[in-house]
Amino acid sequence: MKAEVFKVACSSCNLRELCMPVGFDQKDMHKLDEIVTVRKKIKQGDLLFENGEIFTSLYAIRTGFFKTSVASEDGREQVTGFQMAGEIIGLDGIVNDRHTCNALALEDAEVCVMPFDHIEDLSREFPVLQKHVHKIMSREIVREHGMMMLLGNMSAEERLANFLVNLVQRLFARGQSQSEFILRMSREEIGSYLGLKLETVSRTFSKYSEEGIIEVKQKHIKILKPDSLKQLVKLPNCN
Amino acid sequence: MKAEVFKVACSSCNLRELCMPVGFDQKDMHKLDEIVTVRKKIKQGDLLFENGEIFTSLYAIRTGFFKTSVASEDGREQVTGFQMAGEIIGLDGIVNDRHTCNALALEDAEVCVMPFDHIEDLSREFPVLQKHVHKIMSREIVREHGMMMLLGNMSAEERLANFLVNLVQRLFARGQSQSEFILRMSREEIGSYLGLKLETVSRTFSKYSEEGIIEVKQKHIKILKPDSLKQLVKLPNCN
DNA sequence: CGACACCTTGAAGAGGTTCAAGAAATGTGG
DNA sequence: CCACATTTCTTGAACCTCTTCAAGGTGTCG
Repeated sequence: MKAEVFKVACSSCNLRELCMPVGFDQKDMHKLDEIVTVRKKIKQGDLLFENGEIFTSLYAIRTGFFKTSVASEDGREQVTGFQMAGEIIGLDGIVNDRHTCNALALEDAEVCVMPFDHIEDLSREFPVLQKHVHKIMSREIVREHGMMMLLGNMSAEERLANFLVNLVQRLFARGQSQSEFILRMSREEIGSYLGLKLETVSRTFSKYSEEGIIEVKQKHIKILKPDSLKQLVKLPNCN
Repeated sequence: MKAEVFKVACSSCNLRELCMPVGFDQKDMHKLDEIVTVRKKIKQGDLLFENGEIFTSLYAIRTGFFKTSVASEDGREQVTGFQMAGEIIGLDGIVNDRHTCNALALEDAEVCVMPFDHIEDLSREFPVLQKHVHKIMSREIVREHGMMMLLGNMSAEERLANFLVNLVQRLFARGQSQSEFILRMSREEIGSYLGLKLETVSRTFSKYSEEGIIEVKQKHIKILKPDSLKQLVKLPNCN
């Protein structure tokens, strides 16, 4: 639960293109730095924020991997997303000034803390930042539309294919391999995200494996036939 | 597809509290009126906007009832929401300057057209409006989290109960009965929204009816035991 | 009034879940 | 660093919920 704290600059961050707007000129760049007050380290298994907690800030992930989830009254968990470097979390908290989901670090992580009051002040000053904030929120809405399609209409095989293709695309955009990666989450967490039980996730992995589409060694996944996977993905823009 | 056009003022609209921020003083109120350029009438069965269309505006529903939906590559439809008076649609278009879903009028409707450039300009001038826009988007994100929970974890009975309770709550907030209402959508559309087939929706209605929980006469629903329904609803804030 | 869309209901079937057991990996403490 | 406990993963078999297919009924609208 403890979190160490740092001071750093966006203007020199190599993730800037992922989480910040482009189109800032050099002189405004320092202003951008004001968005991030501090950085915060989160240990694997710790919560960045949780349901019910007062909302103050959005968080830009610098390193590490998170899952966000909501819980029903009777304790069922629904994973609402997996987030990695350059992605923004905390948007759920804006509407009621309290977070409505939990954000848990699946590996040791570091985030940039961006007080939302501050974001709002700066967005009024810089239209390009304002636009960026709007786009981030809209992107999340569109992503969730895709998830509704997946959960409402897709078979287990399609769901898992979609999950893998999406994951590998995002990792690839961050400079990692297009064919090999390590799953940061358990079968159960994948299942919760996809509306499946962990056994079904496991069986579907095995099926893909038998068909030579992927190679599965626990959490290590290698994609052997990317086209076969993509053929199963019938979602629109579920990024 | 044709749409008639009107000019009107937000400041005198009785739906203002639903779709616009409170906290504007009298003098700024005319500024608020500038948000809505025109009104537009949509006939039942017509599209307000559709997937791929250039995004220019958000729409505040004045009268009528809409469904929004996305389609997969192979033509499956997923209803992403049903919207009524005072609710805002079009947020999906912000991220890529194109709409990614279809918005279809389930009954004759009238909407206020709010060019988004305009909203952005005015939000920079009026923090209360800026905050409002952020909250609307965040609310939609939170609603969709609830839908993911519903689609990923709930039984058919729980899904339909949730749907009915949610619908009646929103209608009640708009001055309608707490126990009786008319469904504006077909069984198939309800099913698409809830990730069920129309037969399952119909059967579940029949089951509730046999148990004396509701009375079903085609699209006319009367809730007889609201507590029994609410007992089935285990979602957090799925408004 | 007739055509058409929508809804209901039954029966059979499929996909995913549940329950259970064992295997593999991971973590812990001596 | 190894032994043991624990967690995670895999796989099988039975089961269950929802779907599919089919037929008939009901309501609606030109």
